[in-house]
Order: sequence, then structure tokens, then C-alpha cells
Amino acid sequence: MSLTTIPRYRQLKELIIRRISTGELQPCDRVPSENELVHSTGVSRMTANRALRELTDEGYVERVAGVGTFVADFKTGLHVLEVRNIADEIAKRGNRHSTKLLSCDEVEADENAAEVLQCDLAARLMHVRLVHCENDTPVQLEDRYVVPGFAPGFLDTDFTDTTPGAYLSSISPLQEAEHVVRATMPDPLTQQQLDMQEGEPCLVVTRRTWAHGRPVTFARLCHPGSRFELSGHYAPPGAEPLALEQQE
Amino acid sequence: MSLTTIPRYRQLKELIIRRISTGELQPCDRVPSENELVHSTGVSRMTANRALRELTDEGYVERVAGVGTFVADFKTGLHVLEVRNIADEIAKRGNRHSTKLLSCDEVEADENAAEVLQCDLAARLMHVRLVHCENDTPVQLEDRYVVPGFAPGFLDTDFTDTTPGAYLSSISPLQEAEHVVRATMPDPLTQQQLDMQEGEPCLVVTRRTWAHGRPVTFARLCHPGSRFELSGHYAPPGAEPLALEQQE
DNA sequence: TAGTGGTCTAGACCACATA
DNA sequence: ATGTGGTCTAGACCACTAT
Repeated sequence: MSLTTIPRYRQLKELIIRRISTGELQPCDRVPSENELVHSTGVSRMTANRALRELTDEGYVERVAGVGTFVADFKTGLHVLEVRNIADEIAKRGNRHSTKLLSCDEVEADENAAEVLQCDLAARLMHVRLVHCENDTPVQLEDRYVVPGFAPGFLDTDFTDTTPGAYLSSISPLQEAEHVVRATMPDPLTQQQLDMQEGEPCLVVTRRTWAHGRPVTFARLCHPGSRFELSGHYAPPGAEPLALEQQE
Repeated sequence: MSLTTIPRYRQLKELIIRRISTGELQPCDRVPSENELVHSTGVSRMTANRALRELTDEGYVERVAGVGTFVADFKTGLHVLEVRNIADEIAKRGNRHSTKLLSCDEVEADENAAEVLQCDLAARLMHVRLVHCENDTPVQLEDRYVVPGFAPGFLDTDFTDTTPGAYLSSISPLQEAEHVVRATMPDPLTQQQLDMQEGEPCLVVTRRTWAHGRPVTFARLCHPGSRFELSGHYAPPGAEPLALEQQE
């Protein structure tokens, strides 16, 4: 702990972040304006402006001049790995996304699931397994566990038109995520479900996601190596990109 | 183009970014202080402060209260994929990094190299191939091309104690990077050079990096699937992380 | 002691959107 | 006409570092 007082703009930011994290402020809800913060907290407008501006940079809120400040919807994430909604990626390539549901039920947490999701052994978990196809060719086998209570209607969702990931991020903002990418050989069942050649490797992404301060879902995403690649692009903020895309 | 004038803090930022990108300001060089900017450009101190503060957030400079503002060394990047210096990663795990140099010479650009590096066909390129080992076990086969002129002393560098990537980023700040991750089966030579089992897949990362506004290096990093994984962690900025590490 | 960054204020002008 | 965000100013106080 430092003895110096916490700056007022930081206090303001944390106040607003807390209201968002607890769900008191939902996506698209209005956030107090600069003037309202000036009157309610006694800071100067520049200080309120800095707090709200930094929250904008950090993706918590969106601001529209002349209109107001609103809680951002977290559907589009700035994830470390550019593994977003696979349905969106397929659509962006102009192809058709479809889904084959393999299973969707409640299970008891095994040792591994209990550890990564920080729940009791044998706790009830929601479990869904499905194959994502691009123009009817399998490109991802999704095997996902979800902590109960976080997503009440999860098992009743129609996953043929809503990706499990999309459904979960529509419920609550993502706070934190952890990814691991590996190359492995598939087991025979996986190989068959993804319609893979003999001897073809898998690109496997496992992802754990936090919301409301605790892990809520764990997913293992398995892709045929011959039909899938992960790409990422890094450009320093504040400068116009040098290469490709992004005309607007 | 908008008709509204560009804000002064943005002009200041772009001025300083330009001085860094062109190499006029090198890493660790001193950047004009807020007061100097006030006197030299006529802005108020708050405006100079905003410019320098945003450059700090964006990783261009580092500021030390009471001392000054300095160009950041870009060795530690905030890359999209957490593929930094493999030697550092190995050291962080408490293991010993070593290198086997396979080849190091000048070659003519083939069609692919000419395209990704935006140079003429048959242009001279520097080319290095080496194996990175962790405690004498191979973990990465690096195959890298570098545009001539960018790194004059490249071929004379002793890559047993300096990673090619580390050498390149010490020369000039990285501006932009592009990654692709794939799972493939190795060819027999690669399999042998990485001491891999029969039927073991590779995790392959290809990366292209820009500096001074043009691509300068292209690398193919091939890892044994059984001994390597890529991990990433995303936490929203401005909030204290929920999980693991990072106590201070 | 002088210079640096870190923060904060109380005003101001502007473009824009809404009613 | 009012409220919003976007920017800018000319001061100010502080903690810190260097000399």
C-alpha cells in the first residue's frame, strides 16, 4: 500500500467499473455525464473527463458527442488471441456457418474441471459438445463446460443459431481470459467427427473465461490442421496502420 | 478528411512518433519534457501532458517522475500473440537456453519471400536457420529472412548469445506485426532437427514484422507439438487482475 | 534549488444532437 | 435552447530526483 492518496480520476474509474462488473449498469445503459459527475462528486470537469476518456480507451464505455456515455457491449472483444466467434469469422469470409449438436447435458465435475473452474468436485456443470461447419465442412469441435448459476437458460438455448460463446458473452461482460494453443494428434473419435485425414494434426485452443470475478466457462476448441489457422495482427495504437485492410 | 482541425495533442503525438519511427530518437533517448514542449510549441502544459501520457500508454515512451521522458526500448512487446524472445521465456522457467546454428548466409528472394517482404524477385536477402534448445532439448526451429539494409551487421552477429529477433528489435522499434499459427506435420528434415517422434505434429508460427513503414523480416518458427504451447492471458486494462501471478 | 512528472481546478470555446 | 462530449488554457500544489 502506498501512503499517497489514490487520484480522484482513478477513484471515479473504479467506481464506474464496479457498477458495471456487478451488473448494476448493463450494456447500453447510460453512464453519468461529465457534468453529472462534477456535481455529484465535486471534481472538476477535466478530472471527470479523464476518467470517462480512459474508460473509453479501455473498452468499458462508448461515448457519443452530443448524446452521452454508455456502457459498451462486450460482444466484440480485444482478445489476446483473435479467436472470436467462429460463426462471425465464417460469415466474414462469405461462407455459411452451421452446427451439429453432439451432446448437451448436465455432468458432474471431474478433477480437472473442478480445478480450472474452481468449483467443488462432483459439482453440477453444464456441458455441451458440438461441431461447427463452414459450408458443411467441419472446422471446429467445441467441448465446453459452464458453471451453473451463471447462465440459467444455457442448456435450453438453440445452438444451431447462437454459438455458446456468443450466448455467454451476451449475458455478461468478459473480465478476463486465458488461452493455450497446442498442436496434437486427434483421438479416433475426434478425427472422425471433424472428418479428418489419417495422420492429420489438430490445432487445439483451450480457453478459460472469467466474469463477475470468477471462472465461468472452460472450452476446448479442436480444429483440423489442414483447414484452420489462427491469425493475429498487431499495430501500435495511435498510429495509422501500414498494411492491408482497414479502409474506412 | 475532416474539415475540423487536428487537435494539438494529436499533432504533438504524431510529431514525436515520427521522430521515433525515423530513428531520429533512439530507444532510451530523452524526449522533450512537458515544459520544453510548452515553450517550443506554445501549447499549455496539460496538452503536452496528454500527448506524452498517451504515448506512454501506447508504449512509445517511458516516464519517470523527477527524471524525464525517454523513448521506450521495444524489446518487451505487447504482441498479439505472446511469442516473445524464446530465450527469455526459457530463462523465466529457470532453464538454460542454447542455440545450434544451421546456416547463415545471403540468398536470392524466391517468389514467396519477395511477396511477403515486398522486395524484388532475386533481391539479396539475409537468411538464418537455427535451432533453439531448452536444456539441450530442441524446442524451436527458426527460419528467418531479413531485408538487407535494415540490419547491416546481421550476418556477423553471434546468434549463440543473441536471438535474431532480439537483435532486430534492438536495432529499431517494431511498428507492426502479423502472425499466423498452424498445426502441421513436419517434413523429415525438420522432424530430425527438432528430435521429434514419428507422427508428432508441429506448432508453426509464421511472423512478419514491419519497421520504418515496410516489412523487414519474415520468420517461420516451428515447434514440436509435444514440447511447446502458446499461452496468452487477457485482462481488461485499468482493473486489477483476478487470477494468478502479478503480485506487487 | 531547479527541473521533472502527476494531478487538479475553474473557467472557456466548439461541434454536435435532441427536444 | 439545453446538454453532451472534445479540446484547450493558465494557473496551482505535490512528490520526486538530480545537482
